Amino acid sequence: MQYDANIPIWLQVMTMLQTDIATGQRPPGEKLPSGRDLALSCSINPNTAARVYQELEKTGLCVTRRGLGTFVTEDTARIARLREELARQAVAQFVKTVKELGISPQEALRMVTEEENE
Amino acid sequence: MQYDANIPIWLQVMTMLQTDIATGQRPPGEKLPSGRDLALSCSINPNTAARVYQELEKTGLCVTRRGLGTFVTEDTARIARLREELARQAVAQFVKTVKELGISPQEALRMVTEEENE
DNA sequence: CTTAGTGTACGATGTGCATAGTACACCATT
DNA sequence: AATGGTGTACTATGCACATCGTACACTAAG
Repeated sequence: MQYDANIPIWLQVMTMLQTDIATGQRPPGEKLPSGRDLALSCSINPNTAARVYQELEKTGLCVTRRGLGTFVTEDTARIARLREELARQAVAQFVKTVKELGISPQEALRMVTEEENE
Repeated sequence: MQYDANIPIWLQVMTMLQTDIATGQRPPGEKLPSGRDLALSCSINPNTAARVYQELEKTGLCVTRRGLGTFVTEDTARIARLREELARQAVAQFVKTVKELGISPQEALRMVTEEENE
């Protein structure tokens, strides 16, 4: 695991977990790695790992129980909302860039189809 | 102009100029704003503005002449390469996210088409 | 030559990120 | 009660970002 030096590590790890939760790879209620374990597996400092869980809890994606650990929220509606949000963001960002670059919709779709078939 | 607190300002301003250069909104050879002017118009510090031009020069997108100013490169091939690069990045990022979220290609294209027609 | 505008180069300060280390509080298991 | 795993809190350090302020070097135009 290597990190983009221009983005805070806690954000990059948080995004990873977010995706896992949105896709169901980490199902509702599942126990997440302890802060210390996450730190080890991601090669980051325990304090940074703690930050990740704090931020995830702020957005309602996980619940932390002192002495027990951190768990994926059981609020499936919240997770569904996250998934839609991520999809919308991806689409919006893509369309914005394509428009800025003056690429025609047809050309953009062709490029996407090409990339998907690799 | 407001900035994402999680990304260095110089990078955000640099990306803006990059896009302008790639799209031809700032044509080859055109004089860019002086460091002090850029700082004013972007509400940033002159030192940060200088950093923007230094990074742009590193990537060969502009040329700086002491006492004269900073200019968009006249290397049109370099600019064309940049444009392709940005497009490829956008496509790759979009496809990656869509795949991660388990969205079908058909659905993804539908969302893009919808977004484009707004 | 003088002036104004330009890029360049410092030092100093405040903030946030990331790290290291330590200590404490809570919970389940034994 | 004792232990191990957990989250939490705090101090300290080093670094990059971003700001402010100042000074200097170069160029073009008057």
